[in-house]
Amino acid sequence: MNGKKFYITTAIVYTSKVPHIGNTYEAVLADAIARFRRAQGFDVYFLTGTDEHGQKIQDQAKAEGQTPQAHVDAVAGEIRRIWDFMNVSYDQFIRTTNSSHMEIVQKIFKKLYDQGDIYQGSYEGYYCKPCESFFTETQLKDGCCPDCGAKVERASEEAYFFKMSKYAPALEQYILDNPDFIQPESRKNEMLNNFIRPGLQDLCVSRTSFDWGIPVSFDSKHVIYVWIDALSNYITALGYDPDGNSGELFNKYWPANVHLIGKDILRFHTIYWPIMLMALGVELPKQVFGHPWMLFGEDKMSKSKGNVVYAEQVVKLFGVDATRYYMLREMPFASDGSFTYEQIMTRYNGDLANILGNLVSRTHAMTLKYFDSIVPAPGEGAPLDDELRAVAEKALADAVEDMKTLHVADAIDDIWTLLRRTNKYIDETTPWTLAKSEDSRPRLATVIYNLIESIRFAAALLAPFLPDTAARIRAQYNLPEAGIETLAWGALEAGTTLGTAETLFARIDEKALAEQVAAVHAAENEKKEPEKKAPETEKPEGVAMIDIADFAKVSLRVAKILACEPVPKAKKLLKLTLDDGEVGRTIVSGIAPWYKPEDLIGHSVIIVANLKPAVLRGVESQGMLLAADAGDNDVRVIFADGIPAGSSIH
RNA sequence: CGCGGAGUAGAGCAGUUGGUAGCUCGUCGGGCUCAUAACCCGGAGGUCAGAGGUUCAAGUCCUCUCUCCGCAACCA
Repeated sequence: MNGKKFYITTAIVYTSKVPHIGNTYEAVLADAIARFRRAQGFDVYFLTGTDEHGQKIQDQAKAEGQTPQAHVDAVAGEIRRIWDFMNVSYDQFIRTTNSSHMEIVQKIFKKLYDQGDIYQGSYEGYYCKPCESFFTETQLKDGCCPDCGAKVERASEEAYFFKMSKYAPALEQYILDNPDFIQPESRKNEMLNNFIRPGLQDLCVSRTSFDWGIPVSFDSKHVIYVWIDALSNYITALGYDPDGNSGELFNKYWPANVHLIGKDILRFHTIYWPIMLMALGVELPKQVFGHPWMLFGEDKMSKSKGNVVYAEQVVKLFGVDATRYYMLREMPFASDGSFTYEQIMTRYNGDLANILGNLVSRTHAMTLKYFDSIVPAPGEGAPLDDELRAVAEKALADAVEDMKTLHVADAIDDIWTLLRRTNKYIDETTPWTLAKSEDSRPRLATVIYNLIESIRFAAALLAPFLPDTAARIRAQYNLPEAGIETLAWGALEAGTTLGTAETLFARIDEKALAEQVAAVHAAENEKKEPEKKAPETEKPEGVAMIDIADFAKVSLRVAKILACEPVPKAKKLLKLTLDDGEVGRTIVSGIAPWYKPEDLIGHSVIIVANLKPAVLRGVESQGMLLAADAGDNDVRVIFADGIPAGSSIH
């Protein structure tokens, strides 16, 4: 123990659905970092958990015919089971429905209110249930939620707001003074330029539209909205107390060394969360790392695309450690990675079976054959031995260095450099030749000793990433558990007897795998189908009936496109000059991704002639043209060629 | 000109302060037999997106252009 503490957290998982492999990745990544720090002698505290409040959960529980509590108990249990299953070594699994968490959050809210950082106001706009977000009229997409496409409702509610702008200058200063605070670096400018510098909006921190949440202690109509509730978990878990009686854990571990989160919620963690802490007078976390996403092939995983992969499906085929290995080794540091079965197959056979597994196996076999499974004492060293030792020590140093900056994939690569070099060492020293003559016995002993020593090094370095595999290697070689900080070449004890040989990773046949993949997916999908359906069907897709009088209010008319040009500084907009049979008009339409100006000029279209004009990107649009949403990002303009301009439509 | 990132062998990526372009996979050829048809060596394959500039020297610095991505804006 070197007396240094290390507090790491993951984002808490929303308990609306079972996490897919991309979500699981975050937990495994945090686990690898936590284990590595522990092996280095840090006093580590690793927090993960679930975010269990909100309207979406309330609605979903209702749809399932159970209480919200029963719903979140089930999902949280499932998430925790997966984490355990993946060998995630968290110290605490916090749930935002824990009474201790809820009490502290109420106190935090009250304190912020009492000191004037939170005030009462009202919120007006369009509300999207699934996203639990308000949108202004201009944010809507075809009258629907711009994020998820669901129908929105006009709503207004009394709400509490957090005065964000007050702390913006201090936050900007903190970000500039602490260059490592936001990682990867590219995100830092994004936050500063897009949000902080243009001016922060006050944040709405309460809701009255649902009640599955933590009540505001002094105003029971209100429930504390996600930000204060969820983000606070990082300190409530440690027993923070706004009244100044924080617990031992808090005093010991806060501030967090790393908040590991998905890149999508970086904004909340690098702006709202630090500001909350400043308001509370609490020290800010040292680093927020927004890790990239794991995509399926080229696509983002999503249920609607039907390409969701669950960690357990992969584990069924490759095992826990191979799945961990793949996630940790294949994901780049700053850009999105992709999951494909071909890739994991290549990694499995190439890295795990051939390079690692085979090395462990052949060395074990030689020790058995030449020394009756007893670790021989080394003799005099040769240049080749020194070289191997140097590579081992460099792998250790490099891995430590890479892990400092959370370059996990690179750290793993460092270990494989050692493994490759060790395989090469066997070819260079040819133990089977040495074994032929009694004269070269001492040399053979040295070679075997060095091989086992190299494997011992690798096993120690591997342990944070592949804990189970490392343990199996130690068992086969009868090695004690070793830390990383204390790892020293030559500390391997001679004279001990090896354990039983065991295949670490059996090679997988490509064809057989393809069949298994299909089988696992079929089974999973069948199992998941019924429960998956329930929450999705709750959204009514229909539009209310209107009578003929309503329709008569809409003036539809044919117009001919005379000219068309892109709107400057707008990606999606085209400016159309139309002959509508009268004075002519200009319409701006968001069809640039699908149509070029020359595709449209000369054609006739149907327009809504009496729509209130609006200014889009500085250009006034006097109406809209009709286009069909042909699904899956395909928009088609409805042409009315041949019909005279100005004809009205009923 | 809204902010930022990226364009390097068939694929996926490294290339720190400018000094012979590298790694893994794949491919072709060879070696070895301790081992999981594994392991080791070698070859082929790159005008480092394009154009200009600074320099004795540019993947690396400067300017411009093109393409892709993230965020923001935007879809009457």
